[in-house]
Amino acid sequence: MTRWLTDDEMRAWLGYRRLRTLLDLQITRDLAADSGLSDADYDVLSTVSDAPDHRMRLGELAAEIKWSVSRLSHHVSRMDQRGLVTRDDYASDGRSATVVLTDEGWATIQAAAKLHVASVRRHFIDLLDPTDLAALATIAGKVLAHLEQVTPPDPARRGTPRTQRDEPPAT
Amino acid sequence: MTRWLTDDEMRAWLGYRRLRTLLDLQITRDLAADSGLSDADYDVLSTVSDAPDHRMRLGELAAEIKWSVSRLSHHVSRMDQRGLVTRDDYASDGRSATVVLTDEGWATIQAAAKLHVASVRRHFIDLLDPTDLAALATIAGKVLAHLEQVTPPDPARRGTPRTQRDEPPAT
DNA sequence: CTACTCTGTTTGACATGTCAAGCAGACTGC
DNA sequence: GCAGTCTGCTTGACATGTCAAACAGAGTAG
Repeated sequence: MTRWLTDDEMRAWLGYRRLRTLLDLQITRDLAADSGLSDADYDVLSTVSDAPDHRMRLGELAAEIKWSVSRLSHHVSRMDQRGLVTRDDYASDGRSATVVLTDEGWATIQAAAKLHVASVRRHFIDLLDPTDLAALATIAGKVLAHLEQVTPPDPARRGTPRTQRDEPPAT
Repeated sequence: MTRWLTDDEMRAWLGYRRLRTLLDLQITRDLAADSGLSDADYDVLSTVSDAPDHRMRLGELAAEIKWSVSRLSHHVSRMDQRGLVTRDDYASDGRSATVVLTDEGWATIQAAAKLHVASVRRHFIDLLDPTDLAALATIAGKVLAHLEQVTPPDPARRGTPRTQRDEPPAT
């Protein structure tokens, strides 16, 4: 009774899987070699650097990059040690913590970003023509429209078993 | 002098990133809830189950799924504890180890596969039309053709700093 | 105010991944 | 054969991620 994938579907799925695996490996490698940053570091730095004042509340940041708050807290501690970010209190709520880019963090992400775009172009974007890029955007749009409905269980319960089955209430 | 991404390129790239993040989260979640397996477990089990006799040499398996031999060795030990696979000697070479599916491992992957396809359909394949699937396969093809040249540095030196710059000798 | 509950974060114990070192079986030239 | 080297794998120490428990400030009812 299982609907297995057809050949075309399989090609698309395996292609995606393989792409994901190899592209990530390569980009991670470049990032480490070029800037001494891990993907995790890059995600944090680039996201915070986009925020006003280069500061963002910990919980917000975690939600944005889809990490558990706990993971982020640990990682921020390590990045703090390395001098890339600092923790700061959040004026209007004594519980809340804010992650702030240090000057070094800002300098680091600026330098890293240049090399990172180059890497992304080299291994991905520049290999595709405008049609491909448009198709990719379309695909992502369709899938994300679905996932963004399905995915967001209570953020506090990240990682809970059997999160939620989907299929909108349906007929 | 950096060529930043144009709006269209950015849409495609960010779309891919987001897709990757959310889709992986969702599929990992389903897999854990449905079958009690991690992505890592699934990769190992499904790959070995495709091999003749449900057995594969450790090094081969690692190369196939792009893991370091060390990571695989550790993980196989854990799966062994859980009764999903076993290690066996490889007759013609005393150094070599073979990973073999146990009956339980085989039963597990068979059951898991059904639910996994369903999950993949639900969150990905069934959301796309044939045009999308074809486009995706094309994109993957182009990028993989490039990456498969660039990527494979000496397998022994997995994780070495500054692996290899690419750009085929050019001009 | 004070007890309750709720919420944002931290922490510690444990699972998983990485890196470099260690080991034992193959191969090679002599 | 057998020293030297290579190869395939394992191991241990350390980095990173996960989960549940612990905290401390905020919000609420009496």
